[in-house]
Amino acid sequence: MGYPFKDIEYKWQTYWAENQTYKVSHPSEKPKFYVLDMFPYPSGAGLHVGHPLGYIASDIVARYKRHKGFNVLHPQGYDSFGLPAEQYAIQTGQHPAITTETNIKRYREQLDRMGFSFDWSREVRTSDSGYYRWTQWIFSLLFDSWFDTKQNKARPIEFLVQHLTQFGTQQLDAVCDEITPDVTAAEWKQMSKAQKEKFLLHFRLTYLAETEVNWCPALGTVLANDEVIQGVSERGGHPVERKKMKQWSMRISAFADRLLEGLNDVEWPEPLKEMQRNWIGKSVGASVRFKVENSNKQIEVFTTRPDTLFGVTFLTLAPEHEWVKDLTTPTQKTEVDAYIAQTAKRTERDRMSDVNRISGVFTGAYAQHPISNEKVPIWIGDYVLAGYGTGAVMAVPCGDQRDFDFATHFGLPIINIFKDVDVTKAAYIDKENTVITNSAFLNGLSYAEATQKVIQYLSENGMGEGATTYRLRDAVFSRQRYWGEPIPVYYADGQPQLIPDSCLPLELPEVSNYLPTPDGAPPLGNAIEWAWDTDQNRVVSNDKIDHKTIFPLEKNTMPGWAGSSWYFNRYMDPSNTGVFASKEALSYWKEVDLYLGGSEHATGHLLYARFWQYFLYDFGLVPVANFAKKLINQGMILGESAFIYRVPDTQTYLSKGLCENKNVIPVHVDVSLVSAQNTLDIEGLKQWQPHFSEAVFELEDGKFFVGREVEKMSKSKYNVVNPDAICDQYGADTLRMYEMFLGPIEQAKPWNTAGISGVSNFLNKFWRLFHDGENIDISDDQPSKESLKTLHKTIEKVTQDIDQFSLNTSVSAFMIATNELTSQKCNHRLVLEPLTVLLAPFAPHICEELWSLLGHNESITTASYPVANPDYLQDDTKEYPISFNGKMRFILALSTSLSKDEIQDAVMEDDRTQAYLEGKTPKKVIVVPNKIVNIVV
RNA sequence: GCUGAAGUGGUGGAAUUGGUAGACACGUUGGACUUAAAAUCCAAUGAGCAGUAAUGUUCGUGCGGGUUCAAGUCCCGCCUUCAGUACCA
Repeated sequence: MGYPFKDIEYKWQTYWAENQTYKVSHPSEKPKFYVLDMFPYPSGAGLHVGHPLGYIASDIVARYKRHKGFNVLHPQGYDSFGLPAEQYAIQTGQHPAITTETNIKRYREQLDRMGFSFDWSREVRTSDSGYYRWTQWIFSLLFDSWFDTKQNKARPIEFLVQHLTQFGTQQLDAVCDEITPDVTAAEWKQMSKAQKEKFLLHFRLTYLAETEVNWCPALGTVLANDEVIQGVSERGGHPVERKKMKQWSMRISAFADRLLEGLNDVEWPEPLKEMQRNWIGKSVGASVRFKVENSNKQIEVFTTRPDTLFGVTFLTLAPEHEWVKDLTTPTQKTEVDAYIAQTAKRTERDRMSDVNRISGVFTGAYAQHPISNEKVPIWIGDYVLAGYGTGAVMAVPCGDQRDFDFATHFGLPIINIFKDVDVTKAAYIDKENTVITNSAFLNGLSYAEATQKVIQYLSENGMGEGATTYRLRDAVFSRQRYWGEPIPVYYADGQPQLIPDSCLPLELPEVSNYLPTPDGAPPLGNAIEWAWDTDQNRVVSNDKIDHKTIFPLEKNTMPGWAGSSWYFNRYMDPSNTGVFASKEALSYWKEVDLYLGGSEHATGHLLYARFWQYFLYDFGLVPVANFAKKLINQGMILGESAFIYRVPDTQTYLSKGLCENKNVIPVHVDVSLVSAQNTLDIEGLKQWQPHFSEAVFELEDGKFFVGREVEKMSKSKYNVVNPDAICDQYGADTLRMYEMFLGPIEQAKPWNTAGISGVSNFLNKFWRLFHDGENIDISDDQPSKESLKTLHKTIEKVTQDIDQFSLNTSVSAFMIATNELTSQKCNHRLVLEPLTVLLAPFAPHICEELWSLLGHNESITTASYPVANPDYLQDDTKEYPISFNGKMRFILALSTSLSKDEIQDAVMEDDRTQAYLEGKTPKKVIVVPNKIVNIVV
């Protein structure tokens, strides 16, 4: 019989809840430690064994740090706005808040069963109005801010207004939209209020603008770039198309450089940093202007290779480029119109799927080369993207493969400007190791020299300048959804106005229907009360709108990432109604010390959260610029699906070994019907799905073997393992330790329930160390030296492992210790008591129970962490100075089981020693038990 | 294509960062206990060869080279898998 984990777990979970064992407060004399998990979206499916992996790891660290004397903040909450609850509402009419509440309840039950030490008094939910009031407040602050490029920080909009009043846009260092007209101070002052508002939108950090967005018709909403994966929506995999729409955006691009630089200041995984770097996509080069012939227009292009300027043979504009219509000559009009119509029809996905197809059309217009003044034809091609750079490129066929392909396809000239390089078959892309030729004053220069000289020439002549662009786009912030934070804005004279801070939260209204309105407005258009009364400062009925004091409210809601971009600050002071978190709380807890979550958030949540934190930091609202010092990406736990193989057109299924060279159809079966030996419970299968009762099963040696394959855990693959079932059968402590034992935390790995017996055995053995049969049996005598050595070795190893986040090997260390102590028949308090504290972070329930059996009245949480005594930690490798043929030599011994004399004898007896002694002088001899491994000469 | 990570027994994975490769666990095989099963405990378990045996010996960390007394670990060149990204000028 194993130890009574069911009773123990119930007993201690109740105790922790009743005593609020894990409630934490500040300020405190103790140093602080903040361990955070990325909070979950409470989905209807509940948790599977993959979800708690990160929570278990962070819980171990949290408990470990408590024993180490830290004041540990370890909270949990829910990212509870989201699509599934809304879709469920559309289907059933049930309010998303109800669905969400039900799901959260179930999540909480599942989490509680695993013995997490969360401080639940600090729970946050993004869909609570008490929470999202502050999300709205941050939105308002962003709206009232602009980005000063001179100070490289966000500042209140008043300062911008001041500057405009005094100087207009002269000497204004601000991040703004590309198409922002210059104004003088006089012009600014003459503007009407609405005109001023419209003008300021070009600068606000959250702004309303007509932009190209990712429109997903199937979901009926726009999506941010990170929500589109390879041309389809992240959720649901629906096609996405480009569309111009008036939408709220966040000017994250203003922070591009700081987001890039800031990566150097945090301990985040290198792959994740690299992903963010790529996503930000900084490229340095030059901006070059080409005069259009017979026009006063100048086409601006961005290039990373200004050194190749003399290789330009044409310009290419994106089909969406704003000047395409104006530039096209009458003779080319039909062709151009047809081409634009054709490209507009193609979705992102189409455009991506045949990247090799070359298409384009000549506009009939020409530009002038900025230096040589030669005629350069202007083309349109869909390989140029409207959203990147200026939407126009200078084509250098000899130096860029796409330009080369385009030129070859349309028979455009190719000028070679690289000395001694063949560009007849392909472009030459290497920047280094080449000399520019055929390029007037650049002849004979290298890439670096030529680049510098061209930029100098261009800026002196007003034809261009050095420039940097980023791939990072501003983030679209509007969603045409119901279940999200309302944007706290109403419209007067068509211009957005903020709801006053004192009136927040702007609560989500009730609607009769969660679908868009018949005329295409977002679901909030169905609300009866959705107008703002500026007199009474409250929401009133729509039919009262008079555009004098009562105005329409914004109908879009915020995206999923809004609430998750600052929640880590809210945990510090979750119930504050006056501020999002008090100064005291923020200055005590500062930032997250350890953040755990999946790498799938690299270009979404983690980038947006860094952006908001920088923004809040600029306003002095948070004390640190980087919200998380260290981050660990836990790997996904995969399911191991089981297959049986059907012979086509029959009801016959073959055991795995019989399928070779046969045409069979694999069929998923429930993994719970499969034994550790991969044999199938056929009776169980017939009960599971009745149609199998008719089936014939061909066995091997009287057994039916299934095939296995590692896939993502999913209901449809019948490979989901529920943590509740594991807790029922083996207990929470076993589950916790097994998840850690499975492998390195960062690595993706398949779940295999079969292996869990090893951990289960270990905990039973550990329990038995304290017991003689049924009864507790602990000796207060002095333990043997051997047992003390086992103890201190284990303390050393486990402590090191937790610090390095190698939790799988620390589980092994516990197993080794338990095996050793069992064979030593050690039941000594002086060994077992510290070992219990050591194990408590991993297996809290059993350790609490043993701790109380050892006679303690307080929770083990209050026990301090044991320290390894170096006296018991002998170094396995030692260097002995040994006299060797009259000279001192160092002997590296990898085992301490031999004495110095024994080693010397062994060295002298070794054949190789004799060989080396002839004329050579050994420096070091490497010895392992009873054996000389090597002699260093 | 580009960027990043990783390839170790039948399986999950260890290896003090250049020092006894395969810890620990699963699985498998044999044994003890039991009327029997379960549970538990003990032993063996990388592959090959020799030996009744203790043991000895050869080969072994994706492939091919190299550095070193010593390489899973370092260097050069490949192959494969996974992840991110993709006409980014």
